[in-house]
Parts: sequence; C-alpha cells; structure tokens
Amino acid sequence: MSRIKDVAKVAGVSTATVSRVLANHSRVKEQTRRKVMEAVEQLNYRPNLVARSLRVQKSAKIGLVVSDIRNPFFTAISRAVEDAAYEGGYSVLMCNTDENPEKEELYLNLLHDENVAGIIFSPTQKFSSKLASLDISIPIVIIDRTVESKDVDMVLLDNFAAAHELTLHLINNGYRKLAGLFGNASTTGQERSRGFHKALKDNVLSPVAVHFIAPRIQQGHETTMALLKQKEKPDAIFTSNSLLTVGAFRAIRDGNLKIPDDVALVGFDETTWGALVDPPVTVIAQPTEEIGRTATELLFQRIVDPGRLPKTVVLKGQLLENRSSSARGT
Amino acid sequence: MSRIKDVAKVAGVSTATVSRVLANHSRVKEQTRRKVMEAVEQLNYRPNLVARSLRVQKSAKIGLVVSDIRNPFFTAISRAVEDAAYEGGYSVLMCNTDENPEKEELYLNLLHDENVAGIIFSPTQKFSSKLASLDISIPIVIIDRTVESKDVDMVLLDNFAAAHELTLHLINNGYRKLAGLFGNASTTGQERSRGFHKALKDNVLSPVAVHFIAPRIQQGHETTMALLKQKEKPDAIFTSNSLLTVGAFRAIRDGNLKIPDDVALVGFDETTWGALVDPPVTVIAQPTEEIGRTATELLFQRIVDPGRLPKTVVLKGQLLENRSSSARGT
DNA sequence: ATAAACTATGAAATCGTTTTCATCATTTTT
DNA sequence: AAAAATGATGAAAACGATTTCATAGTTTAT
Repeated sequence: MSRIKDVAKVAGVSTATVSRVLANHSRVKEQTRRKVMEAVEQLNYRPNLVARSLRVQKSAKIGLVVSDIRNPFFTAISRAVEDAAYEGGYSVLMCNTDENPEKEELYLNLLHDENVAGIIFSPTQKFSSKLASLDISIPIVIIDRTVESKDVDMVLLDNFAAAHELTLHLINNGYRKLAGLFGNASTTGQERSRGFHKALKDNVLSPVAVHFIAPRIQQGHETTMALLKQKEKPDAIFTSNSLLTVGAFRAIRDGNLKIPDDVALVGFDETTWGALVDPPVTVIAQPTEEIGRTATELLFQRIVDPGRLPKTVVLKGQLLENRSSSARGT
Repeated sequence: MSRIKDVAKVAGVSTATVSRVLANHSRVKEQTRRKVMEAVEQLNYRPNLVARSLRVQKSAKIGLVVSDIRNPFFTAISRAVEDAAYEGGYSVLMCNTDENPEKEELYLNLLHDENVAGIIFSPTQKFSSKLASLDISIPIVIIDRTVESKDVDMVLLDNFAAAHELTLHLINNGYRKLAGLFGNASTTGQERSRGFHKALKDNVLSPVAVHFIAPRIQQGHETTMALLKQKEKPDAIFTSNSLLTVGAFRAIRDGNLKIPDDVALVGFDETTWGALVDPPVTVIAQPTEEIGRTATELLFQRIVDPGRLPKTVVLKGQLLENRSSSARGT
C-alpha cells in the first residue's frame, strides 16, 4: 500500500503539495498537478481514511442505528438511507440494537468515537429520555419514534392520525369489539394506542382488550391466542407493528378462525407477505423510502449547518384497505 | 471530550502509563492503576478509536458486504453476523451493493481503507473473478456464493444437492413439466440450475423452460406471467431465490390459477410470508443463523491466524415440504 | 530599477493514540 | 554490601494524512 509520502517522492514534490492537488482546494501549478496525478495513478494511491479522519476530526460516514433489522420497516428504511447517503458521497455504518438500551448506548458511543458525521437513530422508549443527557455533540436525526427533548431533528409518522384512521375504518366497517396489540418498546406504540382509544371514544365504544407487549412475532402469537380464548372475544384485532401482525395472523389461523368473518385484522407497514396472504391484510403503509431519504437529507443539512433550528417532519401513512377487514356481513 | 493527555495530567502520570492501564497488557503498580482509573472515571474518558486505529493499523470492526438488504436471506445473515460479532467485541459495518460490481469495489476499498479487521462478503458473479486481482490483503470470508480462486474461506450451501432434492421432490410428487427460474447475478443460481437439470436428467425428463433473470420480485412476476401464457404450460415452477418466488406466486395468483392443482411452486429460503400464504410454499430452508455465525467465526480465526489454510464450509439445506407442491391428484 | 503584492511550494506541527527504548527504583542473588 | 536482575515509569517516535506558516520565486505597481 502506498502512502502520500511515496507519491510525493515519485512526483518530486512535498506531501503538502500532493494533499493540495488531491483536495483540490488551493491553487497548484498545472505542471505539478499533472506530475502528482501521474504518480497517484502509477502507485494506485488511495488516501488512508483513518489518518485523514484523525486529522480533520470528521469522516464521510454516517451511522444508522435501528432497533430491529428483521423488521421489514427498518430494512426498507436502511435501503433508502443507504441509497441517499451513497449519492451524497457518504457510506453507512449500520448497527442493530435489538431494542436493547445497553446496545444503544454502546453503538452511539462507538459511532461517535468513529468520528461519524452524523447519526440516524430510532431509539427505544427507555433511551429517549437519556438522549439529552448523553454528551455527544454530533448531528442526530431521530426516526420513527419521538424523544422528549424537542431540540433535535425528527422524521416521524403521524401515528396518532394513522391509528385513528385505521380504527375508524374498523368501526365504520361494523366492528365493535376491538382489541389492541401495541409494541412496548417504542413511543410509536404509545401514540398509536392513543389514536386507537380516541377513535373508540369518539364512537362511544371501549376496547375489549389492550396489551402492550414486546414487538416480536412470538409475543403477538401468544397474546392473540389468549385473546381468542377469553370470554368476550374481540371481533377485530388492531396490531401496531408488522411483527405483531404476523403473530396475530398465525394465531387466528391456528385457532381455525376465519378472517374477517370471525375476527378482523389490521396493522401497520406494507410487507411482502401482507399482500400475499389470504385474505390480504389491511394496513397503514408507511412511506419508508421518503422517511429514509428525508432523514438523510435532514442529517446532511445539519452537518453543513449545525446551528440551524431543529425540524420535525411528520409524514402521513396511507390506508391500504384489504379483505382482512372488509365490512361486516358482506 | 477528554483526551488521554488530560487523564494523564489529572492522574499525575504519563500518557504511556494511562495507555498501559487501559490496555491491561503490561504491569502497572496497583496504586497508579487506581489513580488512573479514578481520573478516567472523573473525566468520563473514552479512547479515540480513530487514533488507536491509525496507530495499531487495525480496528475492532468487521465489514459485511451483502448484495441485497431487502432479501430476507441476507437480513437473517446480517442479524447472525451482528450477534456473533458483538459477542466477540466487534462491531459491524454493513454495506449494500445492490448486485452492482462498482459498488462492490467501492465498498471493499472503503472497508479496507477503514482498517476493518476483516470482511464477510457475498460477491456478484461478475466480481468473483476480480477478487483475486484485488490487492487487499485483509481477511475475507465469502458467503453464499463461490469464487473462482479457491484460496479463501467460504461458507456455502450445498446448492447442487439442495436443488437436486427440491427437484426430485417435485418429480416424486408427480410433476413432469418443470420450469426453472434462476437468479443471474450469482453463482448460486448457476449451481442450483445444475442440481435442477441433473434431477430431471436422472428421470429422463427435460425442463419446459429455464430462465436466468435478475433476482427481483418484478422479474419473477413478469417471467412467470409469460410462462403461464406459453403453449406448453409448466405444471411446476422451481425458483432459485425468495424474491423470484414472491414474483411467481403473485403471477400465478394474478392468472387465477390454483397452486398446486394448476401449477406447483417451490423455492428457497424460509420466509415469514412463505409459511403464511395459502398454500404455504415448499422451500429449501437455509441455516442462516449458522451461516452467519460460521462466517464470523471463520473470520475471527483468520484474523488471529492469517496463515491458516483456507477452509470451505458447506452446509445442508433443509426441505420443508408444504402444500404448494403436494402430490398430484391428492 | 526598486518596492510591493502575489503565487507556488515545502518544513513542520498537528490530530490522539500505542509502543519502543531508556532510566531510575526496587528487589534478588552472590 | 555489591552486583545483578527485575519492575515501574516517562520521553519521544510512530501511524498517515492536512494545514499553518514561512519563504523563494514571479508578477505588478511605482
């Protein structure tokens, strides 16, 4: 591996000049520029990014900290962030925290210590309060979940409105005994439950059951199984996250019940499977591509101008009506 | 942010001593150790990883270069690699190449320049020949796909055997007019097609159609649509990748055909949706957790001992029989 | 023709660690 | 008690880039 020193020697100039040619900042005589470029070619020189990062105290990397890589929502986000970052000349360091606050702290510190230019982060609820106290002074954009301190960029779904709309859809289609399954790891679950409750209250209804559980297929399955065995069975199940939806779907099928005749099912996130199963599942689709892109752009803006006032972008979900919640008695 | 210099000053020792205390290598008097640790606590000091990496010319990061993050297979692998790396004290820098050889080269160089300790990589077919010529002298473990130069660690599925078994399963269940859809980006598609052909030949059959296409839902859909319109319709479709399986599944449904009565469908990889749809899809499940773990372990071994002879670990897929390919006339 | 202004370049400092080498203090051996 | 061995520590070099500052060489202004 060749170093800048080697290039300088071959070109017959100082390392400072080589650096200047490559950085393209200050003026260099055309003749020397050519000499240097030739030497660079010849030696196939690439600058050492670690050394550069140490010197300039920054890098062309951004960190992406997601809470569950197996959740298709985050996969889709990752993809969008990756693309947007690549276009901006940045590469992405991706970390999976598994909804574990310890891992969150570890990875945030790690990324900070790696001199990343900024971080896109979906924090657990536990962590959100801690964020302010963390003394990392690098650009951060929060996605998917709110944090308490408002002075940070965020890209969120209007979860309340989305959940409200989804619940209303169920009510309008004739369902009256609704049960809600919400993730307990994020603020998202909280907000969606508020929309759920509001819609019910507006219609003078109360939920048959409400559970805050770990956002895992397994938990969704178990909880739904229990729900379907209880005395007052729900006629519709509202799930706040696609992993819970999978669990619920399986449980309903395992109980030999028909969707939506025996029990309707709705959820969040447009997934491959949600459209392929029978019946296809009604969901609120999140604009993942837009969330990822917006977050990356917001991050870039803040990197360029750390002083700019924090912005919160709230995006709308889109109701995709499907047969899993078609009107009662149809 | 405090530096090692600050810690040294507070503790009243030299930076060398601080470094020694933290590295835990050489001996330090218990009393000084305590002084240093107190200073570290007090200042909340964390070593600058970039500086360390520059000095020791390595880091506790590994690179994971996958070809499509939206493919659940790679998501599952990522998860396993992440976990295994975390346990080993490493963090993972994850890159998505989108089956694009340019991005592959870019990311491989980037990771190299970032001083990663090693790379886990699933190369495109185009790239595999180039790998040997690339002058990056860091530990690499290839996953999922073979490369031409044999002197590198690999973790692979026995694709030939898996495809053979899957094809035989179709034949044994009474299907005779098989069509094959294979990914054209990887060696995996090639090998699976060989297993497919071999099983047919063993039974004195020939395929109705064979297509090598981009491993995308869209392509799988289009190709299957065309297949179902041609004169000699297949009675079973073999897909070599879960994205193609999705596409085929949709196309069959769009054509109002019944699986498996009108046409059977089999594929690779255990996915959420594959088990939930009706009928559930027969697949060869890959041991993703094991692939990811093994790759990480192999990489760790090579990092420790760069001289050890390259190893290729070949894992077996598991046939999960399902109704999408149940015996004809049953 | 001389002074002033500007250009192009190199030497050296710097980023924050780790590690070698030398040194001094302490313990062990004779 | 002197010599030898061992232990603990600090000063300084090293990793490989960027950038400040100084300077020699040119051009422009007087």
